[in-house]
Formats: sequence, C-alpha cells, structure tokens
Amino acid sequence: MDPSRHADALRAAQMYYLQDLTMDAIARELRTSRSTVSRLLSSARDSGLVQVQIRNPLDTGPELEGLIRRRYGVDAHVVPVVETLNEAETLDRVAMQAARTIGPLVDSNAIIGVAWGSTLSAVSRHLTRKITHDSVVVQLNGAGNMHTTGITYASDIMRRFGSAYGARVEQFPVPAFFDHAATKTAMWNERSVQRILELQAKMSIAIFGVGSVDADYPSHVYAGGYLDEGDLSTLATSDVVGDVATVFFRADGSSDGIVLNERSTGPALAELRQVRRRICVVSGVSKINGLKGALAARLATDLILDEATARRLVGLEGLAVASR
Amino acid sequence: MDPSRHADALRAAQMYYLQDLTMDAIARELRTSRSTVSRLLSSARDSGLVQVQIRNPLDTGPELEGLIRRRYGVDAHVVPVVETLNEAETLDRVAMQAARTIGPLVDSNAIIGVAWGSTLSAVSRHLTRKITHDSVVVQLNGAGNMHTTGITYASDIMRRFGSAYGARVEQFPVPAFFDHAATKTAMWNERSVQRILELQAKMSIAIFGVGSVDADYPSHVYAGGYLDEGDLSTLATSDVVGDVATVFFRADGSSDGIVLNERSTGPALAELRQVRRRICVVSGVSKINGLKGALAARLATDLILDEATARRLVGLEGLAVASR
DNA sequence: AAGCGATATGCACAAACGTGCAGAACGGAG
DNA sequence: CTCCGTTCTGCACGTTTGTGCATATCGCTT
Repeated sequence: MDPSRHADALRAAQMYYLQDLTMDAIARELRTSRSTVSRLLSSARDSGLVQVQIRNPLDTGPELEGLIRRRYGVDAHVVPVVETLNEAETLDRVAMQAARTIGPLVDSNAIIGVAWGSTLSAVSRHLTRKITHDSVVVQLNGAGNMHTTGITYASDIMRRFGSAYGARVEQFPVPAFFDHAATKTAMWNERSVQRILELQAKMSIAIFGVGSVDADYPSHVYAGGYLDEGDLSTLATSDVVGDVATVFFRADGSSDGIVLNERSTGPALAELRQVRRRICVVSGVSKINGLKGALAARLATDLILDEATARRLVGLEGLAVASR
Repeated sequence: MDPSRHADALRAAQMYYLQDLTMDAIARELRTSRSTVSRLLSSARDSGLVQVQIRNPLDTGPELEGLIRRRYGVDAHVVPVVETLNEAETLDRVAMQAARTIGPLVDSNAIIGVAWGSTLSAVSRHLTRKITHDSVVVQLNGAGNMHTTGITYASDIMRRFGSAYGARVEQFPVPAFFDHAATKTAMWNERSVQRILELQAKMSIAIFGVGSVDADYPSHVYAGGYLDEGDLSTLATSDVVGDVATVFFRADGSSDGIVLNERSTGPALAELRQVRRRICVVSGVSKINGLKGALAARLATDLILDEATARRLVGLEGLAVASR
C-alpha cells in the first residue's frame, strides 16, 4: 500500500483522537475531502494504529469480575449482553470483545497457541490488526476427522490470527483424535510433529474455548463426526464434563484415566498449565459445566465470557446489574 | 457520584468501543435515552475509563521522529500542525496531544515532577483523568518572584495534575530565585524543604518545557519579573541559551559556572538526568535554541513538539510531509 | 499510445452523534 | 410536608460522520 497514505492515516488519527479536531478540519489540513479522512481513520483503526482500551478500575466494589477473580483465581472480562439475545448474537458480541481484549496482550516474539471451534472461529473473525515482529501462531490440536481433514475450517482460523498479528502460522496437520493410541505415539516421534510440539512447549499465550458435554448445541467435538458411538458412551461413563482443545476433564478438573485423551492430539492439561497467559473464551450459559471443570483444572488465567454465564458461574442467576 | 452511573458508563463503553454497537442500540439495552448514552460515553472518556492510544510503528521509514531519535537519542512525538496556525493555537494542540501522550506513562506509585510555565499550564488544562494509587505530584522549582508568591499560577498547574491522576500534590513554596545564594543554602537545610528535595530525588517522571532566551515571546522566566536587569545581562555574558525549570544552560548543554543557577530553586541538571522518564514539551520554532541546548544537555528522554519545530530541529525547514 | 482492471476520490444522502433547554427527580433544610 | 437548589433526563435541533455510487487516477499490459 501507498506509504504516504499510511502517513496521512497517522496524522489524521493524531489530529482526530489526540487533538479532538473534526474530520472536516482535518480534511482541510490534509487538503483532501472529509470522506477521505473518514476512510483514513477507519483504516487507521483496523490496521491497529489506533488502540482503544477500556481499563475498568479493579476496585469497582463487589462486581461480577471481582467475584469471579476471588472465587476462581482468573482475570475475568465480562461482556455485557442482554438476556433476550439469541446464542448467535451473544457469541458474536463476546467474540468481538474478546478479539479486542486479546489484542493488547499480544507482543512481538509471542508464540500464540490457538485452538479451534465455533467460539474461536467467531473470535478470529473480529481480530484487530496489530503489527508485531517474529510472532508465531501455532495450532493447539489437530482438526481432522473421519470425514474431512479439517484443514479449511481450522486453518481459516489460524490464518486470520496470523494475518491480524503479522505472524507466521504453524498448522498441526493431524486428526483431532487418532484411532489408535499407538499411532499417536509413533507420530509424536516424527520430527515434523516434534517441531510443532516444541513450539507448543514454548507458547507464551494460549487461546481456547471450552466444550461442554451437555451443552444445548453440542460443540463441534461432540457432534461433528470426531467421535463414534463407543467414544461417546465412554465419555459418559468417565464422568467427563467437557474439554479444552479436545482434551477431556471431569467436574473436579481431573483428567487421569480418561482413555480418550491418549488418542487426542491436544496438549495435556499439565502442559497447558505451563503457559503464562491462558485465555479462555466462553459464550452461552449451556457451557457452564464444561467451564466449571476447566476452571477447576486451572486451565485459564484470563476468562472472557458473557454476562449471563458470568452470573451463573457465581450463582447470581436472577440478579440484575449490581446496585441498580 | 452515583456508583451505578459509573457501572453503566463502563457497560456503555464496552458496548460502544468493543462491540461496535450504536448509541441507539446501547440506549435500548440500558433502558435509557440515546442522549444519556452519549453523556455516559463522554464521562467514560474523560474519567479515563476509555484509553485511546496511537502507536505508530517505529519502522515507518525515515520519518521525522526516527530522525530525531537517531540524532538526539530521545523518543520524539511530533504533533501534526499546519504552518498557518498562530502560536496560541499551536500551543493548544501540542498541549492537548502532550497531555494524552503522557497519560499512559503515568502509573500507580509514580512520583511525578512538574515544572511550570505557559507550556505546562496549557498541558495541565488538557490532561485526561486516570486513576492511580499513591501517586505524588511534586513541584520542580519555586514560582515566587518580586511581585507575587506565584502560588496561584503554579499551584493551578499542580492541582490539575493532581486531580487528573488522583495524586497527592506537593508544592514547593519558595521563590524561583533567591536573592542571595546563602539563603538557598540555609533553606535547603530546612526539613520542610528537604522533604520536597527527597521527593524530587525519587521522581520517576519529570515533565517540563524549555525556556529560550531569544524566543519571540520570551518565556515567563525572562519577562515575568523574576530576574532584574543585572541578572539578564549576566545571562547574556554567560552564553546562556535557555533553561529548564529555571536552571540555565549553554548551547553545548553545559551549565558549570552559571552563577544564577546557584540562586535557582530548580533541580541541578545532573540531578534531573537521574530521572528515568523525562518528558519535554515544546511548542513554537522560536524556542529552537533553548531546545537544542536542552537536548545537548540530555535533559529529556521523551520529546513532544510541533511539526514545524521538529523540522527545524533536523534541518528540514522547507520540506513538506515526507514522501508526498 | 491505448486499453483495462484495480484502487482512490468526492459527492450526496442517510445515519449517528452532541448539546442547549425545559421539565422531572432527587436530596436536604426548614 | 413543602420549599428550593442541584442533578439528571429526554427532546429537538444542528452538526458530524459513514457509505453507495459515479468518476477519476494510477499502474500495467498489449
């Protein structure tokens, strides 16, 4: 792109956001039309030149976020939504806010682990650009299943992350679950796979949703042809409540003895917990049980979720906004 | 203020800035009118809840800021202005942008040293609020002179800084210059004064303008009744080009042997250089000589200045915006 | 040089927004 | 309970901003 356009965008952004001039005044100074300035500004915004951040003072009394922080030890970001919204609208709004909340956390030299699923797909569609250097986006778990290689679906997500942050993208071209644990063992010794595993071990940020076994609309994992009848009934008898990156856990956060995990390509929970910043995005109350399990397993350091689910999490279902 | 109003402002800000809803839509969700939302948002902005930041990628070619950085070793923030603006308008716009640039640099537990003068007065008028804890604003140099105690003028500046950042304000109730160096020595042993000096020694940020002896409109210091005829001629014979916080220096940045400094209440240049972050705000090309001296003395780590002065600084007076 | 596709610009209109003003709601003081 | 001063609210209006469309500009090919 024309570099002088970029320079103009910067000038315009400074004048608009830092000097409170109107677009009209800026247009006169840049000797162009007001509409061009409008477009310059929007390009400045979505090229990440302008960064809007909302810092809510942590001392805002007994707010939802504070409650969650104290109860579960995670930094919560509650997305305000009204109850009347349907699932899709809620997801979209949670995803948009999640995308913008994640932005400031991504730095140069970051290694960003990304899972897949409907939540992450939505998030990836709303990412705001931010220029970083030498960042890498690495896929957390395979996406293939019996019907497709899952390439297009998961890789779209990865690609969007990569281009938003100017990062190299490292896909993980394996199925979500192997049919036989032995295959996984074999593959895990392949150098091509080890390269990915090593990257994962060095992640500085991980971003994922949660699956919940009993969700109203079951997650991709449970309904998308990844598991057969036998697998599903095994899950039921092991008291599994949900998963993160196709690794399953129980309500108490434990995952030992869940045989399916031996065939899963996602990072072991203990491994995930090594990551400094672990961002979990959740939209929809029906994921509550999976979410509680993930929190019990201490899988997240940051949690972005809609208000209704947040209330449910701390047992305030009925209450309206605090102190009104 | 009503705490629920604050909560609404936060919700509104999230929906507006993070979810791209219109004020109309937000009004419906909050069950209020669109105008109220508009007002909520502006209160969110100027209570510092919403933070707009402009990060210009440092790799934007041979830009003015890059040139200045390489030549003088300071982080430059060039404020775009057209040449046709008069002094007052330029100052206002530089001040506004300076105020908003400073904001993100102020943290909790900061000790902020602030000078006075027309530049800082303008800056103080445009500060955006930001809630911090246990911050202190400390006056860098006395403001009294033969005619007034200077209290109202300098203390207005200090007060504005204090209230913008929720910081304690520590004034320095001494004249700008003592008549006799001996009085300064005596006062500097007073515990009330030492308390201030100790605070200054612990400053984490210092904010100041520059005075330039030959400016078109001489700074307060040179015209405001602080110095008598004898002082002014002494300055002339010592090759002084300007001052920072009423401490004088020559074009090469040296200040040794300038007798007036022995009577000045500002921090010695060597002392100022100890401060981690030293922000210098300059508006108007006629301050160029003072500014060059200050840069030679390495008094600043960050420099906020108007475009015309920036061009002058790197010797590109005639040039228009790079690459157009 | 002409032709062509992609991109950028300005116009004009519609949508979104800020703000003065009048009335409502609130919170003491008497 | 009433009064009065203060703060908040919604309306209405004027201003500011986003965007579809027709036109212009640029870079590249033929």
